[in-house]
Amino acid sequence: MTTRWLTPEEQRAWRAYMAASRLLEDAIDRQLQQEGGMPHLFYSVLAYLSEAPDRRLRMTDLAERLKITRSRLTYVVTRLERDGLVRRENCRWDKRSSLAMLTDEGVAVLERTAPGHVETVRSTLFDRLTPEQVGQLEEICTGIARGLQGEDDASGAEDVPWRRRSSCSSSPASS
Amino acid sequence: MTTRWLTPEEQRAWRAYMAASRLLEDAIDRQLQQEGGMPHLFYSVLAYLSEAPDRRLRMTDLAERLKITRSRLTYVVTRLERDGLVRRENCRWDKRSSLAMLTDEGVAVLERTAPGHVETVRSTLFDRLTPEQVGQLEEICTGIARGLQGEDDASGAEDVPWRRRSSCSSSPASS
DNA sequence: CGGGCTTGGTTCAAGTTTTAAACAAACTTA
DNA sequence: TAAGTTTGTTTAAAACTTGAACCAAGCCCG
Repeated sequence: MTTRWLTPEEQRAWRAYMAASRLLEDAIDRQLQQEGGMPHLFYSVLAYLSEAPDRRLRMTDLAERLKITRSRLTYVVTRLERDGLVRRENCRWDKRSSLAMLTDEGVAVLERTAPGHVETVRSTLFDRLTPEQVGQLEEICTGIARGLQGEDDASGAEDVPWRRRSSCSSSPASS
Repeated sequence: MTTRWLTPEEQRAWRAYMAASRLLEDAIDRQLQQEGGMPHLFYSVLAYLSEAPDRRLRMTDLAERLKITRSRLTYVVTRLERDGLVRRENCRWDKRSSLAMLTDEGVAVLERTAPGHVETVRSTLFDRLTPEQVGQLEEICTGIARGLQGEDDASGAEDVPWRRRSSCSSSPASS
């Protein structure tokens, strides 16, 4: 089959996207590194944990939310643990699992860092978007994400008789 | 001043964006790595060079387009040069500058790799977007990029008496 | 029950990137 | 020409990422 090249509009959108995403990630990383001493990914871990019931999450669940491999997460959590922002705990129900838990110090760091981070996200992103655009962005991105998520198990999803094992956390976290 | 936290809509959009951008970049990197033996950034260098007049570009100009530091670019180009896909040349007009030039082999690799790459961009991104959404995405991203670009020199731009030195390339490349 | 498969998580080693600071050479400009 | 800029590279140290290999625990089923 002959290649379906990008149309000029798509080409422009793609270029714009690449530029924006790189610049955005750079800006956010720089800010977080300066004021929080950590890269964006680390911050995200703290943020997700802070929202979880009991401030703890299974490694696998956390990795899934962050869209990173478990191996990568192990590295990150080890580093955060070294700094005392996170602690590992064993799961009582499933002895294979380990839970990452946000420590008090982690909470403190997060609370100290969050305002600056949010301000950056605001000034670089949302301050330049109309409310409609915010909606558009969400819709576009959820579509993309859904497409890329399912891909893995979408093909044979029907064969699988179960939905999802219950996590160790007391209640299911959204998103 | 008290922090302007994200609204629920913004929160959702931001989360969706982070997920989508990570998944997208992963998918593209994986494809390019498998079928082209190089990461996305390397491919981008080849792509930009291929569009440039005479298939060559000043390092600084290239770095600017890619939104990366010159240092980073030096690394990338060195690697590409080692593989014979790119060659460095001296600029006749400005002896400080060096030009990165796409070799014939680079062209060949690009032509061999491009279809698969484009197909991936299509299937992961554009196939899931309506034409309106493509336009929306472009608009959103150019806005973000412009905001983050200008930031550097925007503050004191009026003080600067010059606009931009002419590049060594014979004609100005778009974007 | 007891293999055999799956899942959760870590370890390990090897590479790859990235960063930042320091330089030298080439321009510019006053 | 001297001071200041811009270009591009070098360098060394960190930081990160990957993938394969592993182990332990849980699950499934005859």
